[in-house]
Amino acid sequence: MSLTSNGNEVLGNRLLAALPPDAYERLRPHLEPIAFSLGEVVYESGAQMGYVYFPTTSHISLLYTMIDGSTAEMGLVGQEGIVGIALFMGGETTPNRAMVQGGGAAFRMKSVAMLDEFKRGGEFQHLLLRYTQALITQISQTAVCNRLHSVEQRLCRWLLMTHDLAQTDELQMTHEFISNMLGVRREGVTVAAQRLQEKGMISYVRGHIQILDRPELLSHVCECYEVVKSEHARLLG
Amino acid sequence: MSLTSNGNEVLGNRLLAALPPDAYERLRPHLEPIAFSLGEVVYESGAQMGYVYFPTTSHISLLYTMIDGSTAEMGLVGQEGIVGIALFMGGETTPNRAMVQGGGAAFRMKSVAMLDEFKRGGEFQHLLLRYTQALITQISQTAVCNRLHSVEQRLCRWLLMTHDLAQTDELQMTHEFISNMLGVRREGVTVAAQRLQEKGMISYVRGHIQILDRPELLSHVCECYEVVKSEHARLLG
DNA sequence: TGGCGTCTGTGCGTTTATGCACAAATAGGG
DNA sequence: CCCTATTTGTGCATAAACGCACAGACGCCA
Repeated sequence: MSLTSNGNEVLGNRLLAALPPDAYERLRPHLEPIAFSLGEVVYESGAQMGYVYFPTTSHISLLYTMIDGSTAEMGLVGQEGIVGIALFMGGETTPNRAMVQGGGAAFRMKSVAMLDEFKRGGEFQHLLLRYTQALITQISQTAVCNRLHSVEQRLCRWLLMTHDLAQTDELQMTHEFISNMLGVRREGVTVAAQRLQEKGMISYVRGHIQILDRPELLSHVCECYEVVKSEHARLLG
Repeated sequence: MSLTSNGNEVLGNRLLAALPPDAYERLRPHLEPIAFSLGEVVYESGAQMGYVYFPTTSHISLLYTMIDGSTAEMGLVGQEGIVGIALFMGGETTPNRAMVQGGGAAFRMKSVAMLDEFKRGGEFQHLLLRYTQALITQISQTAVCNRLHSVEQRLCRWLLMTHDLAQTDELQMTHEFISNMLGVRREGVTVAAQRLQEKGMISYVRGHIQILDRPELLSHVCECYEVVKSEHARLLG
């Protein structure tokens, strides 16, 4: 089993990969490989969390659902992160839902094991807190972006973020799905996606989106993409 | 000097008030009372932070400024919190600006002193992390609220949040100021404020807003206000 | 008390997104 | 291979917010 070839390797998650040897050895027995499939709900809003998750090839959306059923994404977690920060932050639950947005592999760990290592106060704690700050930046930027930028710009941003996390140029998702992430109507996504397709940046059919011209997407996206990306790089190397 | 009568008392900040006696004694020598005046910039985006701040009667907005100069608020910190979470989260800086939104008192502490106590891993750390999670909820909710709710609803929410932090029914702020917080045009705020005034919830003149009918404001606000409030209560008691 | 700068009110036309209704295209199972 | 559920395309009336322009109102200070 190679270290990087696929998601079944622990070090495919960058938080785990960044651990010093002693911490890694303590945690390794508690890591359990799992497969996430598209659409699966990882945490329900307000539910107790028995495990935390370290995605490798999968990625997970953090969503909020309003009383009237409308939803919007607040953050996106992939191989650079962990799902379940509320546990070590001391809240036990969050009012958010976590849903698989790209199927693939991950590792899970019992909450207790994670907390034991966290409480040692070493590099593991340090890494998790820095990651949490990067996530805060992402959520903050989403708040501002939602307020100030157009659907088309936000779609570009979302496609780029997703493309960064996916290992392929072909993303599997419908306009309907994307509309729930961006918090807009399905038709709004269709119209925006058409424009991107006309300009040759993407092409799509029935739930499959091809990223054709990433540089062009980058030139159409709002500044938010770069802010989040560089802050992640700064904090997590 | 009474414990609660004014902002010059350390225990006016709820994080400090919740500390166990030993931690409190260690921190007390490092606490320095200061006065914040309206509009003052506490942290500039990306700047090094020499101090953290514990507001008592003041409150501070966390803002993001776009390249084109438009701004929006992502969070609001008052006597229940601390300004400068990036320090203990390990990031040292954030891409946000922190600005005084309601003048008043606060305590500041040198970063080093705060970090020393944080690294002990006791109740102080625990409190700060729980507070940070509450702040994450607030930011998340702002992200979703910005996407899904009207200016009028968001204005209600913002007035209620501010009213919770202020010790008075009279808020000192112009429509222009509020527009920078909500990320909308000044005229949009004027129109929305007019409607609230017509319905008798508030009254205002030239930079002074009176909260007249809080229950009515509560009946017009979106669910976001309650979500954030109850999550704060759950996490911070 | 007069003047000036700040704050608020108002009226456009325009843009962006919504809600709804329904048509067209496509994939996959029976 | 057809049928059906899903996905995407399109049109249109409406609503919300924007950008701009300028008028009026208020308060402070000279």
